Amino acid sequence: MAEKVTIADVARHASVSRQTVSNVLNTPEMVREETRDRVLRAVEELGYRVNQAARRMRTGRSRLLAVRIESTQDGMNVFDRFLHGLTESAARAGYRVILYTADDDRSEIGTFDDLLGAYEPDAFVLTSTHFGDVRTSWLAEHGLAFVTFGRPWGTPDGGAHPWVDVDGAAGTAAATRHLLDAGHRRIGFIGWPEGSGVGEDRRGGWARTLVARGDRPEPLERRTDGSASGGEAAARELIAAGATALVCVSDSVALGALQAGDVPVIGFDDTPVAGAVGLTSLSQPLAEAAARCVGVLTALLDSGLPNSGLPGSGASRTPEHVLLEPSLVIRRSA
Amino acid sequence: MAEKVTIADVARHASVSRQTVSNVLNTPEMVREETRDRVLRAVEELGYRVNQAARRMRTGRSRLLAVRIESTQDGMNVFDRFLHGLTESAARAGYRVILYTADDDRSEIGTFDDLLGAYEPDAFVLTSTHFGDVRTSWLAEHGLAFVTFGRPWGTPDGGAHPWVDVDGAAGTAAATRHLLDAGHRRIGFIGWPEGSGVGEDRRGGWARTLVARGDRPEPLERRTDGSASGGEAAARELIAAGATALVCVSDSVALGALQAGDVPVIGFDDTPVAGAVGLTSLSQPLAEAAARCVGVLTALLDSGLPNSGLPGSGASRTPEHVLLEPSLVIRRSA
DNA sequence: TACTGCGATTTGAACGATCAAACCGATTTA
DNA sequence: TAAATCGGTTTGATCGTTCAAATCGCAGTA
Repeated sequence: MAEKVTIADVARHASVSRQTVSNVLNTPEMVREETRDRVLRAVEELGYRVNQAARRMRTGRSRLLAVRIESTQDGMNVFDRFLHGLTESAARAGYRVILYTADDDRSEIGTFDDLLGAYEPDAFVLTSTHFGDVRTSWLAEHGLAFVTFGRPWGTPDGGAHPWVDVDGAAGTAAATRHLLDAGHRRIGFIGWPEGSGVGEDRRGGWARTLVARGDRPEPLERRTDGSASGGEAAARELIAAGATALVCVSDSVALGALQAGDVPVIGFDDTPVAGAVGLTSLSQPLAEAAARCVGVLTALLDSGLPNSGLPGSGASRTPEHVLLEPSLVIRRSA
Repeated sequence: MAEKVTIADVARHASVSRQTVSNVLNTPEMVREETRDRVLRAVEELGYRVNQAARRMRTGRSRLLAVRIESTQDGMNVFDRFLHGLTESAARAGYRVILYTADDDRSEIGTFDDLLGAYEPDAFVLTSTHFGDVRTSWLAEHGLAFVTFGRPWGTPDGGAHPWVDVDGAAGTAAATRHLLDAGHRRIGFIGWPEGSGVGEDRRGGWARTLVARGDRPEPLERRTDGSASGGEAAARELIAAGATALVCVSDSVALGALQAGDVPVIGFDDTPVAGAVGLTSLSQPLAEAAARCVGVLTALLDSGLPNSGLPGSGASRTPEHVLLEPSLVIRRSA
């Protein structure tokens, strides 16, 4: 049956007042130990669970994190694993993830507003940050808590807001070194069109590793639309230009490059395909990234809320920035 | 700033009472047109949005749909696209999707309980239904609204609960016919281990199409663990056994089969990889499936709630069952 | 003895919405 | 003319929790 256990039931069962039960749950240190135990036992026995709607009404905190679910553009992506990790970490911290969709930045901002009116999520997790991202400034202006998975590309201040990201450059640098160690001297890179922060980051790791050896990287670089067929065409060109091994900006492109000939290829993201076809690839620590996002947010929320408007408390601390290293998963392809 | 517009603000602004505003929003037909317009204008001007927490406290309805996010086992899967569709359809119907994770059925049932206590989702959407699924009976016993994406495999009653699914047999039958039309006479099938409802369903469409022509399918069938390498091995065997074309239970397996030789291959699920490598595959109408799930649930919720305990109303109607057809996406591989 | 201080606990009010019942003015019915 | 009906609207109570203030018992101090 639909047992509906309220705080009053627990209070009665433990012979204390409602408020004492509330205190046990929210500020246990201010309740005498003996009382606390009695209340906790009652909570246990009755199977009490706090009603978030009622709590939220009083406190304005919903214990919800809002995340946009992306529309899996064309490629194989990585978002679902991040989302899974986020859901898990959030649950551990007593939060739940609520989803929304949006076609573009403007409509996403509209959705912020809707969500805030109806469900009052405590914070937002943004992904796919990009040049000229207006979402972060909107959230900041409204004093809302949020973290981005992805650096704030293109903003000179290096990000006035907290973010978590994976160091793409470190990844491609590791991949390039791996190929150098195997004896390759002419290592090509297949990238995305200019203007993508992630793309330039990944390109950078490859380039700087070659430059550090005194090589000029440019001749062995090609940009593609990110498709497998684009990757295959680019790989043919690079092989013709003398490349003996290839680092790719994504698994999608790498998958195409594999068709182009018998040179070692390294992809990025370690998507399921990579495992299936034996593609060496860079694996993002997505579960950890998600956990760090949750960590950043809970820290932010547990200290002075950003939207409390108070100038003091945690508001003035510099926002946290977390950069994680991807790891090279070595398979047959390189 | 954090404008907080309540129903009382709207009421004042429109010179009516709180309840009239509430009526305009919930039962507009009982408000005089002139008043209704005035209230709607006030809602618009003030940017009012109903506070779900307050509404839920009074009504017990949260306008949340709970969905478990799966842990992307090994393979490339299809869940993320379903989830995206679900979020979109739900939003259109005034609902939001809240996520949870679970390691197995038992812990999932525990999570049902937690969620119901804390967030009171109006309904659950279950995926990955399987033989002996205890989750559906738990939900049914507790009088909760839910729909499964996937048939209730193995229950003789054909499902006492509503479900939405994609007709896998119809898909593989279409694939098989496509190969027959191309002139193939010895068409193999690479499947999953016995005991999977989805796997047997997909196998069935291939088998019955051959049987209808008077052929014996068994000699050209192999079961695998679902991996690409398993698919490759099975494909080699089948080709050696005389198969000139292959229908596969998944894209993962099909990807392996492609490596085995130069015979036509058809996969299932039309994952991003299929597009990348030119694999002909069966595409599930996931957005529509998601929309139908939402449709089934809203119908259920808008009629007599199942958990209202009332024997009358919509409870006695037979639950809705929706079976959708996948479509064959023809690419280079077949 | 009376006052102050303090930790632990209780009480009343409030969050924002909806339900149920009351109310009101105009019309119909007896 | 009084009563009943009816559409439209308003009023009071309530959902379950937490905040703020009040209360209580007890020890320390003047």
